[in-house]
Amino acid sequence: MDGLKNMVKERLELHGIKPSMQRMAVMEYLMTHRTHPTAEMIFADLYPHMPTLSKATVYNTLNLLVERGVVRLITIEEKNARFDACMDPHIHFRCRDCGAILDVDVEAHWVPAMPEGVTVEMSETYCIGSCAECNSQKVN
Amino acid sequence: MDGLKNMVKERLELHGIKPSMQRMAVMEYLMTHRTHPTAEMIFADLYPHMPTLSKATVYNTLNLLVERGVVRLITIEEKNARFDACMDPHIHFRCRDCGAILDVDVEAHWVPAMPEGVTVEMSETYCIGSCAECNSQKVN
DNA sequence: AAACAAAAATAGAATAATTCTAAAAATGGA
DNA sequence: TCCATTTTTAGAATTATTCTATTTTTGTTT
Repeated sequence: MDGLKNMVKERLELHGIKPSMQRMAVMEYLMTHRTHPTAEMIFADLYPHMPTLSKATVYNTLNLLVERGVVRLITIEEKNARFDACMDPHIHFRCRDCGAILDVDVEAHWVPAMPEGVTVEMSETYCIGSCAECNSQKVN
Repeated sequence: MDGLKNMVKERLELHGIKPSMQRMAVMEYLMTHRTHPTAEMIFADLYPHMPTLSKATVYNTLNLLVERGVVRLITIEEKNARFDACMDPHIHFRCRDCGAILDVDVEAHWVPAMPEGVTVEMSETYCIGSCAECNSQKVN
């Protein structure tokens, strides 16, 4: 019936995470919202539908998901951690003017040559500048 | 006489920053400590030699330096902002085991093709994994 | 040198994201 | 049903950073 919920469940189980209601809700949120939300945003949006949800659970779940490699932790902003369920190769761009965080697709992520003995588990590239919309408002 | 202090002063003035004692101290610290320190570390190390130094001044100075493009803000760690006075192209590697943050030299930094209209001011690449030393302790 | 304005530094309070703690609830056998 | 384990929960605690209001420093004009 509900294919999405099944995908969510499978994705959790595939990584050895027991699919509780709360974990499914957080995971489903991330899979359906490609907005790189903060923990706070996720909590604020889920809370009305799950009045017993605790902020600690959202943090616990996100930490677990990141640990198990189910979602990406994005540290492009100094203040807030942001999360991304899309694991396809892409990088993140932050607009200094409007604050938006955009995905930029790349064929494969760049991993520079590392010194002998170093092993790389993951790598992230962050670009910062001005988005097309903000740029267009600057010209006259 | 003291070539270092002159270099520090010049580098600040070049970016339109008035070289006060405190700013010089922070800038010199960053130029002589390639450890990607946190604001806290800088304060802790400078304080014994400058007992009137305030933590707010360290934060103010670091923010100013980053704004003016004199130093790099590194967000490779979730908790603490880290700072780097080296502006030559290089990327950062964090060891998940020992926490060290290492520089990795690259010829030029990768900036992926951006969507039409987007302008990029800066980009950072972070790699996370295990450093050579930690890896060597794992094998048996 | 005195007076003044502007810039910078300071101490400590305030803020806010995240983690911790201890208790309650849910889950899954035996 | 009983029990052990896992998960969730609320709120307190922690902590990096920013804010506020005051003081100090700096530079300029007389």
